[in-house]
Amino acid sequence: MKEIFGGAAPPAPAALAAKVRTLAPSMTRSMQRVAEAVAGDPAGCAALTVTGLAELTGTSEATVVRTARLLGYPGYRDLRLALAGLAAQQQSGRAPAVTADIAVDDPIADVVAKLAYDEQQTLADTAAALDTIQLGAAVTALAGARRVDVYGVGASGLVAQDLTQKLLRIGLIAHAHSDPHLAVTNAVQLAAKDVAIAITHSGSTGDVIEPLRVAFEHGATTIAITGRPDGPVSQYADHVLTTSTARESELRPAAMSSRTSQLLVVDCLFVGVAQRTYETAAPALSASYEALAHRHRSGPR
Amino acid sequence: MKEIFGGAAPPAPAALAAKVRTLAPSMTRSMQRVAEAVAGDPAGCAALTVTGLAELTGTSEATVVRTARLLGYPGYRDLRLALAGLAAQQQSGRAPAVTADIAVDDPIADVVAKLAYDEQQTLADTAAALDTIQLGAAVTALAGARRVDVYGVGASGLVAQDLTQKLLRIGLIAHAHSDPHLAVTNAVQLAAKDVAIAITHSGSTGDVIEPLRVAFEHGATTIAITGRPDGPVSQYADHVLTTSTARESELRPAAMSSRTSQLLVVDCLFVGVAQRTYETAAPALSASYEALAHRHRSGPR
DNA sequence: GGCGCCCCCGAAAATTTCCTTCACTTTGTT
DNA sequence: AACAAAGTGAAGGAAATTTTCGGGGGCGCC
Repeated sequence: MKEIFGGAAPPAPAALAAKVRTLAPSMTRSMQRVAEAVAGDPAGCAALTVTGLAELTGTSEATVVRTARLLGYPGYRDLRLALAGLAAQQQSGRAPAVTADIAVDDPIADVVAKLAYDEQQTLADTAAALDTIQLGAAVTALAGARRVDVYGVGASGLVAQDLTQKLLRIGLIAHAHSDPHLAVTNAVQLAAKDVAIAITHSGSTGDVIEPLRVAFEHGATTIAITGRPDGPVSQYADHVLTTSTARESELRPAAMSSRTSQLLVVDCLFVGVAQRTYETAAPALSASYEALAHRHRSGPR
Repeated sequence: MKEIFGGAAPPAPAALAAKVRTLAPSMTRSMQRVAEAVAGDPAGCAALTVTGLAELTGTSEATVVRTARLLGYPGYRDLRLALAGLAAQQQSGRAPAVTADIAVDDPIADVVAKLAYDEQQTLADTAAALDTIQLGAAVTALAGARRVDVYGVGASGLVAQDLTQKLLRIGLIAHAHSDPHLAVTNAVQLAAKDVAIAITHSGSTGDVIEPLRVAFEHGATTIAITGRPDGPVSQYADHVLTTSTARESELRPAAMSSRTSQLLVVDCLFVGVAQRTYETAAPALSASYEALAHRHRSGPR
């Protein structure tokens, strides 16, 4: 199994709440209690010692240290420092902005405001948590790829198509697959110079893991875009790009914010590749633009 | 040791440099060196232990602790926490340096920051510009629709599919069409209680205007989601929802921000409809969630 | 100019905090 | 129902922080 958390994982300064949400599902109950306390009251927790936080959460010191490790810090001491930083930011920076959940009887204007705010938050979290090392490696792989296959089903399938459309525009040979059977069939064709990308929020969608595994075993470079970097999909991924997880609710399915997050990652990949292959990408971009022009009616003005 | 400052001396959060200057005269030489290091590079010092800082300043641990005391903290530990906070503040302070356009030689980290910032901006613009009256009317039409057809080609086609997926989840009968011929063929079937939605950034994409026109003439309620509310598509739209247009550049095609904007509008429509039809939407949502559960491998943990 | 007092300073001990190991409990499995 | 695997906390060990204490060095006084 490959390294799940790419080599140098710099501790997140601001995007801690997001990281907690991302990793919470893979935590044990006790660790979740600690993570919750930490995310809920950074300032308060920063004032506590390991022992203090252990008592507050009704757990043991060992658990607190374990949680700190899981969040990417060498130990509790460093988590505490990050917490102090976060607290300072919240204090001085913009308001904590505790947006309420969307209610059934919210006026439509509130819905717009809340959704926009949430998606903005998701973008910020994603950008902060995105591992640029992994991203750079993924871009490099794509830039030199002979062929690119992208797997995604459901909402992630649309993201896969979006990426494919973009890559095609800059001259890469890319295909999106949402049919698991066809995906596997195609994955068999992949070899060393090819790239396979699996997009799954849960990190455990069998239908996209399977083709990725096949591609992986055939020697292709594999990339996973997932909200659960510790999920099964990462087993077969050379590079893992983590999307952030926003709190969801009944009226705001997880698919909504995960899609926003995934699209940002996809855009980053696209722009990164366009940069690397600028010589060929630029003309290809304008060519595709030209080609579309005549499909538009002689617009007004 | 005795109390230096009588009552409650609150540790300085941000105004540390000032405090150093104020107290510098009353410090001994060694302490000044420590204070100087601390004020000069908060982030760097926050990463050091007492011993480390003592070595850096060529002094002893005891002196470091004494300095921390003089600055108003119970000990070095707390000074260090304050330092971490200060560093975080400084860090976030110089954030808005990413507003420039994306250049070919931008490091990948800048690309991420710029893209995220831009999309956030697009969301804010869209939310601000969205006409809630029109949105409300569109929601009402959708909530009572017998059948919904959504037209979109290219990048907008994916948005159309996204909307369709969502509406299906809450029990509506929705179809996305990106084939212009089939779209028209289907549009002919629409009648009074039906809704047709055209998604086009340019507002002048013939392939989606045509089916919308047909639907309009057959008495269906028509909705246009477009970045050009004055474009041809609006002729045949009962309700026009405007998406915002962000500046684009060579490496950042218009499709990118228009997509973000369109998706926000689509999400608003979805949540709005879900609210109106909560009685049926809620069970449908959980049902579709349940149905997917078994498609996921028994994740880790 | 020498002497002695007082304050500054750092080495090392004492203490607190943090981390690791290990054994016990719980949970899920066959 | 027994086994295996993972989760959890207690206790011991390591590392940090704080305190203590004695050795210089400056400054005034004689």
